[in-house]
Amino acid sequence: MRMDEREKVRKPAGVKNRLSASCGQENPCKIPPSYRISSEALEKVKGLMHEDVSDTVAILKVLSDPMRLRILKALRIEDLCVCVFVELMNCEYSKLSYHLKLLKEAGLVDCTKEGNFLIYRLTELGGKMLDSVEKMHFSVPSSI
Amino acid sequence: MRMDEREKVRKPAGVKNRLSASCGQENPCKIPPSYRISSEALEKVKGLMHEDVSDTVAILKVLSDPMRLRILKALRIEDLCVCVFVELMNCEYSKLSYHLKLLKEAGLVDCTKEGNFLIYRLTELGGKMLDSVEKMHFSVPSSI
DNA sequence: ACAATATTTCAAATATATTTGAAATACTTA
DNA sequence: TAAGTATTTCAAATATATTTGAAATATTGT
Repeated sequence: MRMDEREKVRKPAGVKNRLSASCGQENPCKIPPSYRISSEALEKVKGLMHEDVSDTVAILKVLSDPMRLRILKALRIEDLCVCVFVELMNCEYSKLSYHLKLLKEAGLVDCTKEGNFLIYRLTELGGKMLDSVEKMHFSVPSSI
Repeated sequence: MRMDEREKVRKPAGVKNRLSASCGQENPCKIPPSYRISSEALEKVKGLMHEDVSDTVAILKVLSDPMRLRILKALRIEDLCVCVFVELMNCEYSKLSYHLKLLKEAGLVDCTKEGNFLIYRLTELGGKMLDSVEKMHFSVPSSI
């Protein structure tokens, strides 16, 4: 299956910028004909490229911050008001507000007002995401 | 267990900036005494705050990019040379190089030279991380 | 050796994310 | 009603990440 059809469709020498049927693009194909790849694989990969990953990326982005990750972990222990984070993270309200907003917009936490306090809690999604993250076994090779 | 000891340690009125034993910080505690939280919960949360999450964050950061995610997905189908990405993602070499470098530094991919081609492959870690990401069920509430 | 090619590297330009501090909001207590 | 408090919001400052294009590198075929 490693042998492909790409060579077959090569245009006669001297025709620069030829179309490549295997790429299926209008523009000149940038994959050199000497690179062997099955058209099956190429098609599969091409399919992937149009897949929408924006939701995935959006949530991963929100998760990839130390402060936000700690907030989520803390909320798994107990619903907490902002003031607790302000104290324990040594952090201004405005900074926390910013991070809490991102978590909330991503649907990972929500909050209710109790008197002057705003109590944040983990949503179901938030809990699941945190679990997933912790199930990943992270071992970065060197220091990156 | 919701009743806490925080009230007990309140200093006499008029003493501003008192230490709060429940916070255990040297500085004045920012958690208002009217906010009720068990000292057990507070201790647990405080413990979390010192936990190191940098490896987790480092890998999540690398994963949270559409291009890098697509590269990983593609490499699960087959080892691929850079030229394939250049073609299918409509992207300059230098840009791809940048993203591939991040993936490599994170240990998610590696590569070997074959002639003039650089063939990238998913590492074991890369495969696991991709699996984990895909097992998360992402549903961002609104558009974030 | 030479020219062509596939790729990386680097620095500058751009874009995005985060922090900061001041002002606004909304609730509570006096 | 006024004053205090917990929190958010906003805009400016800063920091970080990404893109871009030109030049460097390494390999190949001639």
